Amino acid sequence: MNRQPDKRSRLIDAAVRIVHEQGFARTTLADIAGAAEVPLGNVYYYFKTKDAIGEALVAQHAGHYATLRKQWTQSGDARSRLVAFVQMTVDNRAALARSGCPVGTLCAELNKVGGPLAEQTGAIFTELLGWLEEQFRVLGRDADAADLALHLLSALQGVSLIAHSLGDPDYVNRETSRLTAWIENL
Amino acid sequence: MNRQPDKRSRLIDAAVRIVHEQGFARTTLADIAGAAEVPLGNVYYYFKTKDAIGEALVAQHAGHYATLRKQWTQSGDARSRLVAFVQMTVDNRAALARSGCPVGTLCAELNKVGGPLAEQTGAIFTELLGWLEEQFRVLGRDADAADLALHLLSALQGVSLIAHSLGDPDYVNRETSRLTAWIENL
DNA sequence: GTCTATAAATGGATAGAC
DNA sequence: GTCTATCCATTTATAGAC
Repeated sequence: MNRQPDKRSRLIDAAVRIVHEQGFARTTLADIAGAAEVPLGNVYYYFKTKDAIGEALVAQHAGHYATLRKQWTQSGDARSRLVAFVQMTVDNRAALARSGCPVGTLCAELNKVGGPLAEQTGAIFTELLGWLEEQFRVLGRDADAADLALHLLSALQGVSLIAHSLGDPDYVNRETSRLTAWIENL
Repeated sequence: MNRQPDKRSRLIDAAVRIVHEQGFARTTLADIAGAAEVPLGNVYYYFKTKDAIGEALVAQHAGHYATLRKQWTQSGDARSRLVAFVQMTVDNRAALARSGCPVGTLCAELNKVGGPLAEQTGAIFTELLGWLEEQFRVLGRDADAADLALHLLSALQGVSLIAHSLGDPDYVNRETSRLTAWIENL
């Protein structure tokens, strides 16, 4: 891990980017190797199989969201944290309309076949739901915190899917306006 | 169309079913041929390419939802039509948790590569949004009918994705309860 | 119209030189 | 650790007999 941080990281970053754009199955090892500027045969020194790249890619996403949650948790009150979470979707609307949510589309694809990789990706949602529930609980909604968390994540994932399907980031603007107002009035 | 309704229909039905379970890219022509009990080589008599099967499959879905909308439109008031729409999701929760929404997952997959097939699938959402908007307009929500339609479809697509990702139909129950109550109180 | 056999291409994975 | 060459399985698509 310390010996070759450069090439391995480059491969993972390339995988995250290209898999987001093309999906996991359509992305070839040659695509990833090419984007990372690593010869194809050398990829197998860092990752035994394509699935191993998938695991590293999912771990990268999981770590990214864990970092974001930590940052949000350290600043502001629960309400502003939830607003910040919604705002992230607004900020990403162009990429969402182009390629969908990186986690959502990956979950949808991987769960069609199953396996450990699919479960690891789904776990990102579980962690996120837990964090959201915590925030709603802080707001005094102990009774229905889990349901409110599910509602918020559903709406954001759903509008990401629709914006992606129709190639229009404006759907994200419209639905997130509603959600932000909803949070402010809770 | 009248000469061979049987084999052609069998192939489309098999494609709808298996593509829902496995996704389009992972589904081979051999899978479809096998499920429809048609020899592989014979598939090409009915469909020139794999994409042609994709188009037939998408047209099947589009027709299915058009039929449902027609039935709903003919019975009850706007409010009960919207409730019926949500109820369809509840009724399908087991399949949704197993393989996701047939249209939503197909949209997500096909829009990663683009092309006419992706747009045809997205059009199903456009038609659905239009119908939902109409119902909200009948309920007197002229000003924000389109936003309400987007909110409802987003929430349903989102919870389908989450239930699929986590393999648990109960998420569908929880979110649809909220949505039904929301419609009743509009 | 039906079906077998196979062509052509793709892509994951490995061997082995350096 | 690095990289070229290549194996091998899979899958789309076609040729051509019946």
